[in-house]
Amino acid sequence: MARITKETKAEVRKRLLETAAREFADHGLDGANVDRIAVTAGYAKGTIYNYFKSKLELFAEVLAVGCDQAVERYSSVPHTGSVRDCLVALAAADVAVIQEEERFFQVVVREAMSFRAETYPVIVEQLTPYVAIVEEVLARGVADGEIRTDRPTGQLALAFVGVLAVLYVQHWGSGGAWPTQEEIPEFAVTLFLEGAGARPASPKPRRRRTPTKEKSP
Amino acid sequence: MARITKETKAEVRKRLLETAAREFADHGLDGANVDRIAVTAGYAKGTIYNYFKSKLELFAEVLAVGCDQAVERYSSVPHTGSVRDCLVALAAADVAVIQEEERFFQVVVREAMSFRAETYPVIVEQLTPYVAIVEEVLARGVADGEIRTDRPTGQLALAFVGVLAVLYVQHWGSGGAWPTQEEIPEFAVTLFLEGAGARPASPKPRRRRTPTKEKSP
Amino acid sequence: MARITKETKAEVRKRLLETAAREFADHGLDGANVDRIAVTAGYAKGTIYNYFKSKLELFAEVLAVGCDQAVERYSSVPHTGSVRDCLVALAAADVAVIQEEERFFQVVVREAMSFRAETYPVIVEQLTPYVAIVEEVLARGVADGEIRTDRPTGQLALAFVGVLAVLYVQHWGSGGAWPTQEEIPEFAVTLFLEGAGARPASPKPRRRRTPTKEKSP
Amino acid sequence: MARITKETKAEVRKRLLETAAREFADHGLDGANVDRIAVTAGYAKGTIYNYFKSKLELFAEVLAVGCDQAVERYSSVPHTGSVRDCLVALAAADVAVIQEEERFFQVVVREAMSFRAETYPVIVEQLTPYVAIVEEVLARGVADGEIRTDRPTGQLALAFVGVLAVLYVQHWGSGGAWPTQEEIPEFAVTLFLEGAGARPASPKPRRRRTPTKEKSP
DNA sequence: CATGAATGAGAATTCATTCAT
DNA sequence: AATGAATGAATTCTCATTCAT
Repeated sequence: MARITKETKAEVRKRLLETAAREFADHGLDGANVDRIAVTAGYAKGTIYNYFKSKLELFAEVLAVGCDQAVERYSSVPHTGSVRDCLVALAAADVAVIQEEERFFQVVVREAMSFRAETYPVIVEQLTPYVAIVEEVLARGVADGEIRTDRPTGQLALAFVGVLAVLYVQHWGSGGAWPTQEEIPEFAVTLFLEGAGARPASPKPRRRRTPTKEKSP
Repeated sequence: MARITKETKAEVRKRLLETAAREFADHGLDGANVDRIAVTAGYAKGTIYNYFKSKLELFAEVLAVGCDQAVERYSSVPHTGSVRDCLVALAAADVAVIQEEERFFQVVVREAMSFRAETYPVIVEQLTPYVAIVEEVLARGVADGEIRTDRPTGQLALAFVGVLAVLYVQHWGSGGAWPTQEEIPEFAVTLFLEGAGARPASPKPRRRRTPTKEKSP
Repeated sequence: MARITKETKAEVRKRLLETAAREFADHGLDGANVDRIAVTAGYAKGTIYNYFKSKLELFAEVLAVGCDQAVERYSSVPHTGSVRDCLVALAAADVAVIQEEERFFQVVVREAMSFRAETYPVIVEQLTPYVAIVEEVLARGVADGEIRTDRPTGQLALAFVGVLAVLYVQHWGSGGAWPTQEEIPEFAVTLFLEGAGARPASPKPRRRRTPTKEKSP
Repeated sequence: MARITKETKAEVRKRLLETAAREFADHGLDGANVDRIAVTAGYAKGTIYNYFKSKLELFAEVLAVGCDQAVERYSSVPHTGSVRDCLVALAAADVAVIQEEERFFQVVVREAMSFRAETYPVIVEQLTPYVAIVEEVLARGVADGEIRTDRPTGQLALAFVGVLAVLYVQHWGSGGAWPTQEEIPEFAVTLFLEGAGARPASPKPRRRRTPTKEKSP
């Protein structure tokens, strides 16, 4: 078995990571069963330890892979157009990524909330790039007068990610009933930008105004 | 003898619940140790099983108690004044409750995100009263023209609770740095009602309009 | 099962210790199997952990029990008569103790030689009482002129214990052929006191001087 | 090609044995890790199994090599002079050998004491040459009247080796404090030849009598 | 020969739960 | 009701050994 190496090994690793992602998604970090991962992936118990030092490291790797994919997607989102459009595009990219590995991201969110010394820093580290991209967009929005200026963009970026997360949670928690995955980007951005308050009299209360128009108050 | 026994029994139960709350808070649902709970409460391991059928039931009971307290607080919040004021008051009550048993509520949030067949329904059931109260307030807001009408109040209520949750998570995750507990109610309501978007030109864009004024569009 | 306690528990503990002694004797510290100990003793795997925190602690307890017995025997040896007689008596007590739990003491010797940070101190601590008793006897011998004075009694005591150990090892290693257990005390003392050298011409160079005689120089 | 391969093979073997010696010395037979040996030696795990059938066989080979070296040293010790001088020389050679591979010999001693069916015979076999040389010297001593005749030289030879071993053990166990390596040969021989007893009045009780002198009883 | 991935039998330990007293 | 000893399933991780390449 020795000399095929490299490609094969990478494949096995990938398969283990995928299986692990599913296992973590289904059972959480603690509940995941290392043996089950190996066997499900079609290998023997011990094999997993040829690839990952421990369950926690495996989890971290799974997380890293997921986040890398997400960042890639995020980065390919066009940063032009109005802030609203950008945010919707980012949220849509987010939804697309998460849709692919829904259960896995449930675990990410869940573990993020555990605030455990072992996992929290890992997760935060992996999430940083997202927030940075969002913040960038918001900063542009501030310059354009589309974003309120009485709060630091860093806080607002976190808030946006948080709103997205909340909607996912409600999506998951409702068994997908509401909000549906398709609704999430629009609703998140609307909620984030406009809030739930009734708009004071204005011609087109919600929805898309062209960027140019917006610029001139 | 009967009555004394009855009272004693209630007391033991209460003590067990309190100790269990702390244990769950410190170690999570899975990590909690039944033996430790019993011993810390001053009883033997077996005693717990005279009061609760299983660890999960114990958790559910603990949760129920916590939620009852919260509902009580919520209910005592005056429902008069502007919707904004009501929401701030509710959020403040929330903060107050959570502050008392912060660690425990972290666990609740975490477990809520697990979406486990065993725990999720339990938690949702316990949270329902909150959401109902929020929805009630929002419904009044709709009637008063303070709340947007293009979304069902049920959804908005969930969104509000979600925004609150997000801010808690960020509060916990940042080690209390931002937002601080004091900031949470105001910030949550502002974000919820107004969003992050720059307000289109309007006389008093944010804050505090009297209900009467708002009624006339 | 609860209230019988005390006596029963002590009995169970004793049974576990005995079984463990045999297991350690048969397989050494590393080779010993905790499960096997429990099952052999007639209990389930987990039971052992109700009595001992870990395998190592179990080992230490077994050792302690063995050493206590030995010290008891030692202490009951009469400290009167010539040093030679005392040493023979001590060695004979030693043989008697070790005979009872031969295999276990083999393990003690073996583990002592591992010089492992976890085990060595434990063993040394348990062996100290023996050496102290031997040293006491030798100190008396020095006073009586029976023991050479150019070496500290502490060193000589260790040497005596060592010689005994060597003879055991040879006894065990030879499958009991030589020296036999009966021979060990005499041979050890002879070797220890006189060495292997031919005695320089002297009336009755070795053996058996009456204490009274010796006292008068 | 054949010859080169042959030499190479011998070299690889040697390297593996050396690395293994260190590993066994550091971790004992059970604790030694085959993988670590291979990798440290610069080979892959499987390679070891091209040279040795099993970990145990590897251990036996390592042991054999160590003993061969020792025997070589022993054999080069001059067998002339008084028995005492010879023994001191042998013991010194022993110390020198052991000093080089201290940890390894600790393992030999330790495993010798395990009396395991798999290892004990191997070790005894390897030690035989030493004992034979010692016995030879003692036999000469008997002829010269330097050694007591009431014990078979075989037993005395074993006793001598044993005394040496004991002193090593005490040396190791004391962290080198006492006896120091330099002291061991003299002390071992003194203890072995004279014992701990006070010498009955005699001109030069211990130390260094010229061989000629001794010959005349 | 060398390689090193795969294997899978163990091993120690934890802990919720049961139940006799 | 309280107890706490007994249970045994479950889990993570180790590592000697095999064998296809």
